[in-house]
Amino acid sequence: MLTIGKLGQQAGVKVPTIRYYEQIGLLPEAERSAGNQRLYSRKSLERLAFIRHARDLGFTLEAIRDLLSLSDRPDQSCAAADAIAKAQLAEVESRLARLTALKAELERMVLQCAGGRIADCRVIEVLGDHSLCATDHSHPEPELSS
Amino acid sequence: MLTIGKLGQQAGVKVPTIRYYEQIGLLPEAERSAGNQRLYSRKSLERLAFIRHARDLGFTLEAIRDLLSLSDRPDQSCAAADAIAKAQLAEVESRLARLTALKAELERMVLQCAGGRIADCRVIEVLGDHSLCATDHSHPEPELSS
DNA sequence: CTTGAAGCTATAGTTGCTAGAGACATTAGG
DNA sequence: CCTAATGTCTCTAGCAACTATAGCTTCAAG
Ligand SMILES: [Zn+2]
Ligand SMILES: [Zn+2]
Ligand SMILES: [Zn+2]
Ligand SMILES: [Zn+2]
Repeated sequence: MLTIGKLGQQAGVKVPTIRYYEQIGLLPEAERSAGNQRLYSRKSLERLAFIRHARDLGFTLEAIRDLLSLSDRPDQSCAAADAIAKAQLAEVESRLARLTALKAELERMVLQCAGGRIADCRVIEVLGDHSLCATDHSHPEPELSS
Repeated sequence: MLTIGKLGQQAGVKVPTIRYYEQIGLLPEAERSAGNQRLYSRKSLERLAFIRHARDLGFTLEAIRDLLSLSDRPDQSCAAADAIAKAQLAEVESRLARLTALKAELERMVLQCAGGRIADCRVIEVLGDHSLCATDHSHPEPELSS
């Protein structure tokens, strides 16, 4: 059995984060020692490592909650899990597209500035006027699904 | 003079967001009409458009606060403004690198899954074991706003 | 047996908004 | 001029996913 500190070390997750995951029901309530300290099994470590890895891949806690409950039913079809992963891939691709446009625009700004006074600064000028931009990088509207 | 609603329309910023910007001191306190409603000048619109554009380019409100106060001193050197933009570019580049790795990993996961039971699902398997990953995507992501 | 690290709970703060309640102001139509 | 609809006001709370603080208790080493 592991203390919360050891568990955190082994999974690469900070101690308060583990308690937070328990609080929101992503991890089950831990066993307690005689002195009321949390104790974790090897299985808890696996579950936490799963969460950590999914977080590293950008999944939301809600998606992870679903993935965990799916992984608890090994005989069911994995279609739902695959759908979650595909949605995450789509999300990453759309962010990537947006960031690529941002990068181009920021590079242009930085390169065009000759480095004089604020009054002549291309950075300030472009920030004040999107029509000086080459790309469209406006915030995507929240999509209203029927 | 514009009401807050007109200002919001023209700048592409929602009304509560404008009030929020005022509250945190990013916009100065607005003039008020006889009936206590906020009134804005053409200058306010420029300032708000600046903020909006900088947000669209991913700058934090803190960075925007600095950029705004720089733009109020047109005779000073623009080095500080350029530095902020360069830092933002670096930030975007690092996110881009990370997201590119995530995309590759998610694509691998999704492609490798043959689509059977959860017990054999490659998505679930890889999420449980980072050593099955081809790339290193360790550090968490500072979620870019919507 | 003492001391310092590690653990406990509970609360509040972070970023950048967004949503709601309940009251007042303004405007267009009849 | 009255009314209904919209717009605006303040205030509060909520979202994600933690992180930090305060003030305790418990544990392990020396
Ligand atoms: Zn410059
Ligand atoms: Zn632009
Ligand atoms: Zn699968
Ligand atoms: Zn991995």
